[in-house]
Amino acid sequence: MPELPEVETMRRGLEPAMEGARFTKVDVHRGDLRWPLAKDFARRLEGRTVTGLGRRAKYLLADLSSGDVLIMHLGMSGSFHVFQKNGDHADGQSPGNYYHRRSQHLAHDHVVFHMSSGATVTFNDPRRFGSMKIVARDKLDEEPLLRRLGPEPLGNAFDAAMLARACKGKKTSLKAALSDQRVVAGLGNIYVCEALHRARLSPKRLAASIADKTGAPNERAERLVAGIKAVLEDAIEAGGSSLRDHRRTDGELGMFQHRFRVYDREGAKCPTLGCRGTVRRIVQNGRSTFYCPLCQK
DNA sequence: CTCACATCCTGGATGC
DNA sequence: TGCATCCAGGATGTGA
Repeated sequence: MPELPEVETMRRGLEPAMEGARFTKVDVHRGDLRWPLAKDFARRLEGRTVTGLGRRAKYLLADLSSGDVLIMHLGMSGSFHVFQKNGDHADGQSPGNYYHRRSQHLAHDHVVFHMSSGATVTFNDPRRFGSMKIVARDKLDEEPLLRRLGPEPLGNAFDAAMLARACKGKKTSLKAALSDQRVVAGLGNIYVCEALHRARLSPKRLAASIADKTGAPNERAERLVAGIKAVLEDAIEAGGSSLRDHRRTDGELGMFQHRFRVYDREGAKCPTLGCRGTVRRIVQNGRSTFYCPLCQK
């Protein structure tokens, strides 16, 4: 489930293969992703150079020499893999020969970028919840996919005051509020659970309770912002999380899943120092929530 | 406007 | 062993 740390890990893996390189050929094997790729999708990429590869929330943004931006989203099961022409990986490693042994064209490799760097970049997405879209750079501010996104959680602008203001008067749970990309952009089910545990806040707590009536932050808002930033930084440093067969662009596994404190750990002892609680699983808004009822209040 | 819930999709896990 | 059913969840659309 690619959330911000997994998308950022992807971005860093793609950068050496794509930045400064030209699309020599783009193959669309299946264009019916979350929404259909535009008919001129390949034509608008071929011959263009990637001048920069950025990220906004869970979106990857490739700046093109044409003045367009290629917007990419991994959805639930999307991933990018980088192959070098000679069959080696960009970093010269061969992680368990995992990808070397794979056939050239795997099932669910829906889009393939052939780059002038010699790299082949494949977009693989079994469930096809991911998608891509090309828009003009000077229209990016009006782009519906990006326009309503909240602040970047690792940016300086994201602080307790900002989060409290966004949660002011919200009758919904903290869990639901943090999952809302308009409140803060980039968290998903896993990191919301992990951030709430670090902040020792119950996922069931009313979102409005991190602010006073005027929308000013209280101590809970401070703890929550610290928890969000810390878990995202730790996860990025660990190369993201690998659940099921999700891997990094070089085929290596992220390591953060081994450091989950509550996610998918129902019945385990709460890892909070001195806490004697047990991790519980509940369902909120149709999604699993994992938390410790003892230390998360 | 806010909030809860259904929907899209597939592979893997589980149940009988 | 096979076959049916459930479950995972990001973003969006619908309806209360």
